[in-house]
Amino acid sequence: MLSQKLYPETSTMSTSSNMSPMTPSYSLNPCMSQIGCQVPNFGSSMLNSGMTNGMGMNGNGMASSGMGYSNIGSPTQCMSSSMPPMSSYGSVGSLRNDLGGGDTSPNSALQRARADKTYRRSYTHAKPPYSYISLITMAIQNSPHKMLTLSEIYQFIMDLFPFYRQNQQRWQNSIRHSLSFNDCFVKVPRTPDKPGKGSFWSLHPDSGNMFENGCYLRRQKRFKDEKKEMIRQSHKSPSHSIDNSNSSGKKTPLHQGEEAHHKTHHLDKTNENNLSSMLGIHPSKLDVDNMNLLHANDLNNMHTQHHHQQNMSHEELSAVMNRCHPLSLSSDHQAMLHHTSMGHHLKQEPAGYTPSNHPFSITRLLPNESKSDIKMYTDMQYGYNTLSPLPNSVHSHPSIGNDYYNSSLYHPSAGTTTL
DNA sequence: CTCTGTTTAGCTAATA
DNA sequence: TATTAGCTAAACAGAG
Repeated sequence: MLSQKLYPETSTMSTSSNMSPMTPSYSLNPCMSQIGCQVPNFGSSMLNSGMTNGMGMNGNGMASSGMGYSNIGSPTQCMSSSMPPMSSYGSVGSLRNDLGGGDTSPNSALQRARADKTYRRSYTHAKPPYSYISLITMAIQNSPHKMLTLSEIYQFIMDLFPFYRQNQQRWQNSIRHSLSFNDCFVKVPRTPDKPGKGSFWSLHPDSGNMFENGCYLRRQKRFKDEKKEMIRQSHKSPSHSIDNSNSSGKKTPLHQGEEAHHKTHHLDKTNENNLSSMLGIHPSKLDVDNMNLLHANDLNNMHTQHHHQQNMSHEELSAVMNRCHPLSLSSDHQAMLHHTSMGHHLKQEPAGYTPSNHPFSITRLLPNESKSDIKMYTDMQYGYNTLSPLPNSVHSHPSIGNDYYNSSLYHPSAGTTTL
C-alpha cells in the first residue's frame, strides 16, 4: 500500500447511521467482461483491470474507494463500439427501482434479483466511479431548467447513490469546492420571484461534453472559461499585488504552492485592458460576478439570433453559442453548442466510438429527456442519424426518465436535504 | 446559527 | 518524470 489515506470514505462506512450496511441495490451486468477490461464482475476483476497501484483493497477486504475510483475503464481500456448495457453503477435504473418504492431492504432487493433470474451483486456503499464534477453535471443536466441549487444537487446525488447518504459533511464540502473551483459551473443569481438561500448552478455553455468522451472520472482537460481565467490572472499579476483581497474579503497571498497547483499562463496588463475594453467594463470592475451577469445578459441576444443560425458560418455560430447563457438554451441550442465547442477542450475519440457507448457514460444515467439533447449532439458529431445510441433496455427502463421528474426531487415544495 | 460560497493547502493518481 | 485533474480538509465570510 502506498498510503493509508486513499479517499477513505469506504473505510468509514460504520459511521453511517441511517443505512444498513451493504444494502443491495446496484445491479451487476455480467457482460462487463466484454468491455476490454477483462472484468467478470465489478467486485474483483475491476480491480485487476487497472489497480496495479496498490489501491485495490482497503483493510476491510472491501474494494476501496478505488473500486469505482481508480482507473476503471480508462478510455483506452474500456472503449468498445459494441458496449453492452450499463453495468453496476451505471444501472441506475435498478438502483432507482430499489430506492423508488421506498423499499430498500436487502431482502426485497434480493428477491427482485432472484425474480429477475439475473445474477446481481450489489455494492450500495461502494463509491460510485464518478467524479464530483460528473455528479454535479449529471444533476444539472438532469434538471428541467438545467440549473439547480446546491441543496438540490446534494439531494440528486444522495437519491442516486446511497453511498452519499453517509459522511455528508465530507463530500458536500467537496461538492461546494468543485462548484466554486471549476469554471464549467456557473452561478446564476436568484431572481426576486424565486427567493431563497443560495444561487442556482448551471453548466457553462462552453463547457461542452466534458464527460461524453468517455472520461467519466477524469477529464482529459479541465474546462477553463477564458474570460474568468484572464480575470484570475489579472488579479494575480503584480499590478494587483498591493490589494489582492478577493470577493469574500479574504486576503489571497500568492503562495508558491498555489501557483504550482493552478499554473496558468501569465496575463499582463495589456490583456486585462483588452478584456475590459472588450466587455465594456472598467478593469477595476472585472470579477467573476460580472462575468456571470454578462452571461445572463446574453439571453435575449441569443433568442433574437436564433432564427439566423441556420445561415451562419460555423465560426459565427460558435461565437454566438459561446456567449449564450445555458438558461436560454433549448435542446437544439445545446446540441449545436456541443457541436461547435467540442474538440476545443477534449481529445478526439477513435473512429467508431460513440460517446454513449462508454460503460460509465453519463447518458446512461440520465433520463431520456436529457439524453435527447446528447443524442442530437451525437448525430451531428458523427454525421448519421442513429435511432438511439442506447440499448433499448436503457431507454425503456422504468426507473429513469419521466418518473424521475415526478419525484419530489424537483418540486420546490419538496424541501431541501435533511442534513 | 446554519447554509452557501470561496479559497488555500496538501495529497493521490492519471496522463502527457 | 513533470504536469494536471481530482479529493479532502479547513478557514473564512456573507446571506438568510
